[in-house]
Amino acid sequence: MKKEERKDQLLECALRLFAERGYYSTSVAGIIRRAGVARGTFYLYFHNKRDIFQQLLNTNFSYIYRTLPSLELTAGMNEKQLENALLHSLRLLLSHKNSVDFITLVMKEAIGIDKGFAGQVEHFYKTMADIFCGYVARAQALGKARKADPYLVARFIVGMLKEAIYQWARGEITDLDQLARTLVKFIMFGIRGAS
Amino acid sequence: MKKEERKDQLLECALRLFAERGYYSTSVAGIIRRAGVARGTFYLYFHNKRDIFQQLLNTNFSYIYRTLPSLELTAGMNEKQLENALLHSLRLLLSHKNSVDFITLVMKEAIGIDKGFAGQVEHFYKTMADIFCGYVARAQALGKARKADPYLVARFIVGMLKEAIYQWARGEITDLDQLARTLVKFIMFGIRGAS
Amino acid sequence: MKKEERKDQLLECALRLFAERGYYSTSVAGIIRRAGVARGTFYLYFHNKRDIFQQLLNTNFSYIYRTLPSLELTAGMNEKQLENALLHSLRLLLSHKNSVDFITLVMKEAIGIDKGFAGQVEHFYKTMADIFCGYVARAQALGKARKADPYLVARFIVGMLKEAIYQWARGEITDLDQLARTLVKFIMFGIRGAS
Amino acid sequence: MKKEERKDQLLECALRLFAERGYYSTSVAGIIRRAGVARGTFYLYFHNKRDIFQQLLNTNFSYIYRTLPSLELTAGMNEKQLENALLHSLRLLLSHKNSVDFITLVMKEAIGIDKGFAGQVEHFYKTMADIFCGYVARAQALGKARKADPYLVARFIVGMLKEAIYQWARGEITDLDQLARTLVKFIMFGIRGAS
DNA sequence: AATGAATGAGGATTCATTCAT
DNA sequence: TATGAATGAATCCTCATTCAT
Repeated sequence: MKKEERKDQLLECALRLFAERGYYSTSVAGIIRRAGVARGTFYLYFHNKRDIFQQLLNTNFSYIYRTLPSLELTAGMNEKQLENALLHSLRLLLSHKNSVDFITLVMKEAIGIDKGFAGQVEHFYKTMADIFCGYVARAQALGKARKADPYLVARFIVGMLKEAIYQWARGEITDLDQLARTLVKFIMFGIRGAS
Repeated sequence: MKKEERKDQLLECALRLFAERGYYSTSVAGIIRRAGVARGTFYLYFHNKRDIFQQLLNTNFSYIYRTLPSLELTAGMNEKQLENALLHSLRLLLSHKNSVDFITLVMKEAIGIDKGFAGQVEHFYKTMADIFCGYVARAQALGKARKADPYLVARFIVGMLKEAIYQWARGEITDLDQLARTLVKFIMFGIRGAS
Repeated sequence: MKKEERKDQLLECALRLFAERGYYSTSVAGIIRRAGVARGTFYLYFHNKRDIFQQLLNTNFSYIYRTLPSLELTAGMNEKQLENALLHSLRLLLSHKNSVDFITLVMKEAIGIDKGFAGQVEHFYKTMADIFCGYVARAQALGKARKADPYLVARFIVGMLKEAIYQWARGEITDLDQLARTLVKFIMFGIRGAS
Repeated sequence: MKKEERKDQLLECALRLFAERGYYSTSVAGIIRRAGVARGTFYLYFHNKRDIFQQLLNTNFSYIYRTLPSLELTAGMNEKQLENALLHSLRLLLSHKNSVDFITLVMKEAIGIDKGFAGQVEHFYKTMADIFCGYVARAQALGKARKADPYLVARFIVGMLKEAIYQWARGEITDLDQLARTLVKFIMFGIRGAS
């Protein structure tokens, strides 16, 4: 087996276990058992347990960061356009198991492990909030949104998204289209205010 | 020191540490060091580490459950009333350090530890969601809210609240009044839709 | 068993093993087996394997450093006095098993383990050399010793002592009196030169 | 690369590392990294780590044993002749880096590794001691040396030599001529006694 | 009601060695 | 003749838990 394949295999096994049981309840023993390799093989690819977790964060976050620009929110967008943009991003994000595992992992665990990891997670949420903050602020400037602290509102949106995605990952929500539609409507009205 | 006092002291120390570092990074050694008692004393009051965590969940959740009824949301409430009700509940919740620690703890950790704990946390959020769901449904029945899956909307609200509280616990938000006002407005418009 | 006793017991077992097999071939498992205690007990008293070794160095070196002043070498001493002084110090040093083990350990191992340890050992030898250097220099000043680099000569003396003690520790030499007598004579003549 | 070249290269790299860090702190990984060959290549030339160490001992000791006869000590030698003989041998021994590395290695490590290795090292020192012992005994027979246990004296000489060489290897001594001169004088007077 | 020395299962990590290519 | 991925035994270390005092 080629080096990269084996590494990817280990990363995938680790991601699944981390997402299932959390960081501390996942042992290196568990990871190698699932991957069907020997103890030493693990350390051929990763310095230690922390390292494989870090690499998972890096890989997945950088993937998300790279796909994020597709979520270009223009203040002039109408409801339908916004819905499509959001739906597109959600689909991209939730389309394969690894991403969902990663999100589950980040949501339930990464913060609690370590100040370093927590920082990276917080940074991600902040980036998201900044994107929405910019959108809201622009909309306000155009008179299309009512007055309100745009960053606070952005955080609300992040909170809603987190919850939505988490419910989706737990299988409580199955209809992505309906989710996106309802969410966008809620946000639009929430931002725009009474007309 | 009386039995109850000692136990409360241990619970408090544990809560603080759990909230600061998470379940696994908190050791019994750490708890007793902070409490200034001997190793054996800990096991005089708790069966094991899991037990003290469980008792923290019990105590704090039951406190919250008890105070929740004060958040009676009547469909007929106007914006100001809703805002007051929410502000009152938030104040109750965030007024002392222990509660905030508990929330931090629950948000960052409890889910990742154990299926059993996760269940309790989910149950709490579900209860919250149910309250909001009922409110939204009633408002819809009265024609005061636009059409939308009320449970989904309720989940959005829970997500916003979680995020808001989490930011407050992290010290990112300081003005509780403004928070409550902005949140209620956002929810109201989000629910009600364009008039 | 009291804390100090247990610690001393562990130190003694470790010293014996280190002296017998060297640092790396001695495992914590070996130490606790010999001491008849559990794995965790070891770590109750020492941070790690390096720590117990360090403590052995500290304890024993400081003992030697404390007893060293008894080796007061006056330039005016005659042969018999010098012999007595040396014999006294050697007796003090070689009188109980622990000291001998320690010396064996230091001679065969400490240098090879670690730069840090090596430094401490070198420092000890340097201290010894300095003592002899002072003696030789004083003797030269009094015209009782021939011209020669005193520090080099001191190093020779240290070398002879090391070899003598090492042979004694290996059981090749048994008569301490004869050893001291022969050594002192050799040194005296070596220093003094032909008359 | 030819078989012998590769092997010599590996031996040299290993020698350097063993001398620098000792047997246990030198890993096969380190040796092959320094030699720039693959893992498997190492085992093409040596059965195992112990084997390369053993071969280093063999090669170097046999070299020393071969050159030792040049150190023919005749009882009738005068001071100058003895000095020259010693200087010649020391020069031969310390003239190239490999020898010095080997000596450093033997002095700081070989004893602590393994009974088998220790035996070989002891044997070497014993051989040296025997040479000096013979010289002293012959000198005594000729009435040119005072009475003293010749083997004990020989050990002293070995001790002085070890110390001298070790200091030289550490760079503390730089003038080989002065060293030889001082050493021979010390020995001569030490042996001969007052006349 | 309190202590703290002792325990040992559990998990992480290292590294010499093998073997298919 | 050379490679380097894979192995797993050996070892270190942690920490929740027990129990005699």
